[in-house]
Amino acid sequence: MPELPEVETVVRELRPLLVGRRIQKSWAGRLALRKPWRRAWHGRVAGRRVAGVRRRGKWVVLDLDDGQRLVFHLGMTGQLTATPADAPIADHTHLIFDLDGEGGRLRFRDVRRFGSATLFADDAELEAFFAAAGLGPEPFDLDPVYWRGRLAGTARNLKAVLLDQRLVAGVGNIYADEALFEARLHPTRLASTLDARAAARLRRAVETVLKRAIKRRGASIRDYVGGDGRRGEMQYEFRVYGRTGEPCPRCGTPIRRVRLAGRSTHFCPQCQEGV
DNA sequence: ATAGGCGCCTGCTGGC
DNA sequence: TGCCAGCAGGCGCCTA
Repeated sequence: MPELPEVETVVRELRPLLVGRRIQKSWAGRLALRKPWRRAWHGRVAGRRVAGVRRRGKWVVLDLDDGQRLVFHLGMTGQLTATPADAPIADHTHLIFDLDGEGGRLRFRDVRRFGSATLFADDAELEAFFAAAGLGPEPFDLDPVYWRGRLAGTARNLKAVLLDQRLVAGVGNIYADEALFEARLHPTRLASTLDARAAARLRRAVETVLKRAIKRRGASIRDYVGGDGRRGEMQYEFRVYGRTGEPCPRCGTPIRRVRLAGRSTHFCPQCQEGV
């Protein structure tokens, strides 16, 4: 589900609702998330104020006023919303944080439980966690030399490279396909065969599709909702993702779907350059 | 070290 | 109507 545009939308919408609010009380459901939430963390967040809400790759980071970092990953079906305290608790809600004033409740809901909520003691601990994962740079203003070097230095195809969070953080299955279409590059093409121009084209295409999706507040295919619970609109603007058999918006050739890097991959066989 | 495959979960859809 | 296979936006672990 949530890739960078969706997570960015959650962050932008949660920020005005959460910043300055104090967490009064929190509780967890009985089913474990992929990385389990520890009971002791309830006591550590109680009474803390939210100082900031930001994104790193596909991670949502809440900066607490004592330096702790409350970090969420939405996995495939995660929803992180701030809604009124009296709103009903939906099924599959795994964590609830009561906020002071008119803050309502921050709720983490995740049907498939591939997501996680983790508390870090401070920023250094969080950064160490990202570093251990090898989390790559944000896709905006990617350094061209870095980008070309990483493409040249791998034996993998472009689809696999875009999905690798260590090369660039935040791109997932949908926006990998959309970016490759935008750049007119074939998903099976080996990254190392791109010349400087093509590498730059791909770099800019990634930015373009992500920014377009952020403007549309992300894509709600099934589960995704923004920080205020509203669905996104980007699903109506996909050029290739989920459009198998439909005409390519550029040349009319039917869009094809194949399995690549273990993921379903959509592309135009005519106007995306192979080899 | 790197690349590919599998499994984790639940729910929905389409074919029979 | 019921059943079952296949599929889904992510990632981490295992193996070769």
